[in-house]
Amino acid sequence: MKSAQVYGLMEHLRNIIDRLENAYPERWEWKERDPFKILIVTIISQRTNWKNVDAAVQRLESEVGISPETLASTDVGKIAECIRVAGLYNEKSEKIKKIAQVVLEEYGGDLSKIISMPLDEARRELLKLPGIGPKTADVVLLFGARKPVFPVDTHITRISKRLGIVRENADYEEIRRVWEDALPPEKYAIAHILLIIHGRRVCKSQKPNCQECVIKEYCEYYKRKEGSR
DNA sequence: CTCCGGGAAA
DNA sequence: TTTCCTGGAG
Repeated sequence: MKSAQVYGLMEHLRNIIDRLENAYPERWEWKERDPFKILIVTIISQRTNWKNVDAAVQRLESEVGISPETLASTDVGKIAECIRVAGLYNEKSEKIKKIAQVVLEEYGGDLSKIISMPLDEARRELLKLPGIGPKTADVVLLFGARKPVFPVDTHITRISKRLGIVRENADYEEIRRVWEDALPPEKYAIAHILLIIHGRRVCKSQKPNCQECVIKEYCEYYKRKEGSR
């Protein structure tokens, strides 16, 4: 608490990301460049572990194909069957088909017509689509269009609150702004990924491995826990 | 605030 | 056996 005020929140967060970069040198690339595929994969990944997402995407890709044209003309039942392993398949398949239809009809099958617009406008358009909330929209904008937005997922929300850099009841926009203000835009993608890796392996929702955490000395949650034993 | 949901970890 | 997973909508 005191330390963050003394040397500044910006430096505080940059130090945290530097630590994570050293701790997790392996970078998993989001080698997918097609914004539409990024969008569909992100929908499938909602509240689902990546192993199952991968299987679902593989099957959808091979049996239907992930494009506005193929998905818009495929029966929802078929889409649901392909992505079944990822769970929440009835909701997700409905959303995927609807999105494909809207992109096809309203934007000529070209999602880049949306994401190449000015950031705020592009974000508003994405949020109109069914199944797309702030997290999914921002993932598409960052990884699909290299826009300066910082997507906030459950891991990043949890870590931010434990670190003590946002209020306990902070909402999506508040957490997003803290990270965007602290980091240079070219760092958003790697920081987003590093925080998720850290959240999965160490700063887990249940029984976090605080002892092996490389940023515990920056963490209010850890200090509270240490102080009370 | 609840529901959607199969699969793997615990 | 229960819990949890890179959310969003009703």
